[in-house]
Amino acid sequence: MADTKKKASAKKKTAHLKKLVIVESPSKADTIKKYLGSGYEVKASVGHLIDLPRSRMGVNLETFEPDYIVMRDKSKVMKDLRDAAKNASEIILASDPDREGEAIAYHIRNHMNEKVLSKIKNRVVPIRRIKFEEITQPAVLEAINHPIEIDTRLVNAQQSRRVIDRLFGYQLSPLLWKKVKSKLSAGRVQSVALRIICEREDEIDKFVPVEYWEIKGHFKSKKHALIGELSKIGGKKAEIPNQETADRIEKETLAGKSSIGNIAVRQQSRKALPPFITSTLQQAANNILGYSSIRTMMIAQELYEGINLGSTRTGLITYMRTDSTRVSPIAMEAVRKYITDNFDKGFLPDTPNFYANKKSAQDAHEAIRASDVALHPDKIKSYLTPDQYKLYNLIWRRFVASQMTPSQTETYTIEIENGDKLFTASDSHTVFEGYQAVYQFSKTKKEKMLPRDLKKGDELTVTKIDKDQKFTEPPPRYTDASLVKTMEELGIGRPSTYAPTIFTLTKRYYIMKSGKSLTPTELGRVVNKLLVDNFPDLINVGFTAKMEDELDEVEEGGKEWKGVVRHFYEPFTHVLTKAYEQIDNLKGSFDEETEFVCEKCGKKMLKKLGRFGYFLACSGWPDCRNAKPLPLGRCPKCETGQVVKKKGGRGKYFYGCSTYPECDFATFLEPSKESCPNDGSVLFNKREKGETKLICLKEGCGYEKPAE
DNA sequence: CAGTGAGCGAGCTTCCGCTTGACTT
Repeated sequence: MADTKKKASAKKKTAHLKKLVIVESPSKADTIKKYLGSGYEVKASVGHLIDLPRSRMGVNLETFEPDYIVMRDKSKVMKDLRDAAKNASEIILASDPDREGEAIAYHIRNHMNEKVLSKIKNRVVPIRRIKFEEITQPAVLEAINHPIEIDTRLVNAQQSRRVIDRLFGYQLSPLLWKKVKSKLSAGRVQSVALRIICEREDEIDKFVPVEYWEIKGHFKSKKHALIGELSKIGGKKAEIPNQETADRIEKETLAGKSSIGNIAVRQQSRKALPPFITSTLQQAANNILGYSSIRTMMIAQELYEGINLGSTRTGLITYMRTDSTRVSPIAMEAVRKYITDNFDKGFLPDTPNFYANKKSAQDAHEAIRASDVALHPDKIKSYLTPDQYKLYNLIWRRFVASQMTPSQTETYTIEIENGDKLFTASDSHTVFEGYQAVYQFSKTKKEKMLPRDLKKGDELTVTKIDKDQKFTEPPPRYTDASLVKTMEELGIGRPSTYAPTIFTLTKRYYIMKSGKSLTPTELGRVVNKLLVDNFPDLINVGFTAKMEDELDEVEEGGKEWKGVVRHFYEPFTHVLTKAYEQIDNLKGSFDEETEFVCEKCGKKMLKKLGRFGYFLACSGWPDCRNAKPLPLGRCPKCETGQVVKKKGGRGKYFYGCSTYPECDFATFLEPSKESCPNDGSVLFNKREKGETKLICLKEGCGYEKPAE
């Protein structure tokens, strides 16, 4: 009796207190606040709050015990959360339902227990953990009603991952400082990405073009003319290595008898593509819109956080960092209704399309899709910037298309026989658009239809043979799109790190972007060689896979997490010690010779990497200390000067003439590698309405061309 | 929209993964 009274009075006391819900993202906090009503306070942790310190190792090298601190730029957020916790009746940890989210919950719980709850004496403040996969009111309420425990096994897997990355990153990087150059970096993800790019460059360097010829025959029947491509000789794929062979084939074909061979009609069905995840969004935006990974993610963030549509701010897409193609049942119903209302019957499949995730997917968030399928891109175009419109258009269309039926194309192929040679002519056309009615970005060129009334055995005459000399091409360099695709397939990196990793490689001057292509610099190749030669087991596409396997054992079998760290760390330390002893000092070995000559001593100038980027220095150093900025191309204003990069006020860079003050040319536009065909001055990149152009800045020239 | 103007060769630098904001000129 007395007990219940006590409980009742305690309840009364805390009745005015709110329950504190903590999520990761501020936008998510806003949304959930609406679902939960006035009894709840919803706040965001804005990602991790507690981590290893940046300025030192922060890991005991014998025990692997981590030394966690509140991250420097998060102390304010943490204080805010502590203040809210002091006045909360309950704390509900609602970070994302994945490995990192579990660690965030764990760290907040420990911090709150220690700093806040242990000091509240008159009442008990429970800390609960909830998880939900989709941000809808029923899902959130369901989760609130069924709190669970923090999963220590997930937390421990995260700790393994974190400590392994710290040990490797913070021990490999100093090796590079000592042997190559200060401020360089190495790590489990970035160094493998660099290796991938460097190996492609090696392939390109080694590539020897091989000559081959393509042959086309022009044929005529009584009523028709058609062109066939030589595809087979003597039943085998036609391979024409040189002109002599091509000439001989031409002669034989012209002399021989031609007739229609087999005619085939082939139906091809193409299934819709899955809705976007982070990696595929970055790929499509890079390939179709030409956006870099970083640009894509910035625009997606704007769409996610919300756009002012007249009166209210509306989030237009779901969360943009995800590895899952999952679509919430409510959204599924909405998109199927949209297709029903706007398309003929055949465009909606009987049952929803489901797409498999990768095994490694953490599945914490839905696919990237339009939040409200009724918001057609063209309906809200006027509220969006051109970039926002284009990206939203892509996401909306991909989402709708992902729930539509396959497209059907028909290919009509006519074979033409001439002796032992077989020529092939074909056309293809869409029989049923299916999902391509909504999602079709590759430009389909109109193909000429072949005649349909030819029959096998019909005689033809050859009127002409086209011979084209060709050469095999080296494999293409990686782009943001293909690198992200490769990384995702290999399980290297996460949705939140694809774009930053590419940026890190660029920031370290390991790679450069020319157009869309990622090219390693000399520095990048030197660093890569050092790492790959000495740490082949670590700088390896299989390393992350092996690590993930062991993390799975921590998550599922409760394997001891520090043991996993030890397993990877012990062999590493041996190799590292050896590396310090054996590797020669490579400083300066990545300097590139140039054609520029030192005006002071006549020696060649070297392109060197300094604190402010590349500069030219005399190869006679230290006898000749001549140094100057790297010339980037002919000045568009004067005859003698070169454009050089300069640092202006507030850390902003600009480009000016090397002869300043004689010539006062200056601009903020980035110079390109190309020069103007009219006057030889360097062309500059200019962004206009989302398109990048190369323009000549010479007065009165006006030359411009689209940038590739 | 306009706007600028060392000398790098010394004494900290760095990882991966979550998430956005930004003290003053």
